Amino acid sequence: MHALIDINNFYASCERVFNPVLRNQPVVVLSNNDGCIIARSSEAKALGIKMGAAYFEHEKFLKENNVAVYSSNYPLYADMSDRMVKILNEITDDITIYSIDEVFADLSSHHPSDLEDIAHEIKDKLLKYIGLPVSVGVAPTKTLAKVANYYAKRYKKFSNVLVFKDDETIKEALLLIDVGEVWGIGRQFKKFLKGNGIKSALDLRDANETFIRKHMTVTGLRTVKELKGYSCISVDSIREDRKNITHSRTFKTAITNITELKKATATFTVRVSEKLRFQKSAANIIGVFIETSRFNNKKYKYKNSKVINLPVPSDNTFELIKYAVKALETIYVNGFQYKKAGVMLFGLQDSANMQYSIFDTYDRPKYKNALTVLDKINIKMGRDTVRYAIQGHNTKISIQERLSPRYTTSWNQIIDVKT
DNA sequence: TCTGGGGTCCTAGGACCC
DNA sequence: TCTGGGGTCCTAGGACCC
Repeated sequence: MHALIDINNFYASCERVFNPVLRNQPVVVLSNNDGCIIARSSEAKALGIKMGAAYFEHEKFLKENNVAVYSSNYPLYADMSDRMVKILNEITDDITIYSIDEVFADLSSHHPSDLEDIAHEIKDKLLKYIGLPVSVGVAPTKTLAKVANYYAKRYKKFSNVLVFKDDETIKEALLLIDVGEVWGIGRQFKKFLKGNGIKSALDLRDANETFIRKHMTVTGLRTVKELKGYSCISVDSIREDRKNITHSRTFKTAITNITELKKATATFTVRVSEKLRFQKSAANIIGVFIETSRFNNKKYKYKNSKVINLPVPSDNTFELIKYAVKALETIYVNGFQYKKAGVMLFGLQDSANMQYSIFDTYDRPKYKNALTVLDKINIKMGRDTVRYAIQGHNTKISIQERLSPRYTTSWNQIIDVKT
């Protein structure tokens, strides 16, 4: 049996833990640049505020309804997530950290008659120890555990815990849930399935497997199998090493010249390199992208990206910045209002076993020592204490005007935030 | 004026190999 | 008139997740 433990309205709940005044007040949390609403307390949801809504369009409404508004405070959320994981590890082994606010636990080693008690223990301890409200769904597969969690969270009578014990309960639950709510069914497939008469999760479970395989690939077929009770989806923990690393930002004010764009690109490269060294990997490929606002008229729209294969896999910020700037220069076109840019690393491999080139002109051991020192200083003294000249001095790219304090961490933990 | 960020997996099709 | 068979690797694009 699998359990899905999911913190209710995670970001909003985190803000509440340290600010009890908010307990009975609607709360929303904004995306980077205070752009969109990305988390809502249940009271905020009840007011009809939609996920992903633009903040500037709702600012007045939020004020009128006494909604507390926060910029996203990732160091705080990441730390609360860590605490949740620690508590869960004490209750049960074999957990997989699926996202910042969701954990799967394999409860196969527990006796079936104990599952309900364990689920309640998880819920009670997380609330008591770290003040976070969670929902727990337990079922024979992860996909069904998601369904159980869906009901646990939404219907008061379950008090946030639901264990699927028999096939009849599962059948009823699947009948009453829209196919689009099933884990793995997104907007496109929902539309496709409904167009073919598959409306509920039960319809999907009982759909023709050849048909599903043909139109939804093996991924869709796995979902069907999981709904039938055959466990066949495995998930990697987000604590595993990443296969790609990206850092990108939307600019509050558009950038219109390459000098400023170079500064931003360099800073993004610094960020991805830090993450790269943190997981002890090296990259084979670096990519840069730039784009104008996606809300612009077609006429004023431009987006482009360039990837460069590195001669030797690298985790060296000095070197990576050079390639990033080179890539930027090949795609930059004068005359556009750039609203977003980013740097990506691909082809990551273990930096301990790197294959060097005999034509390599870089003194890698020397750089390695320098970077180790730089990382140490910046971890100890704060991000960008020592920076690269090309970054310039205004490295504050995004704006967060409504940030709560980092109640539980110092800035030196920023570097390993994964969301 | 203003609209987030970071990931994964799968497939089809092309290039190339013998 | 007729034109093999089997494989790998890479990439772009599309779907999904939080």
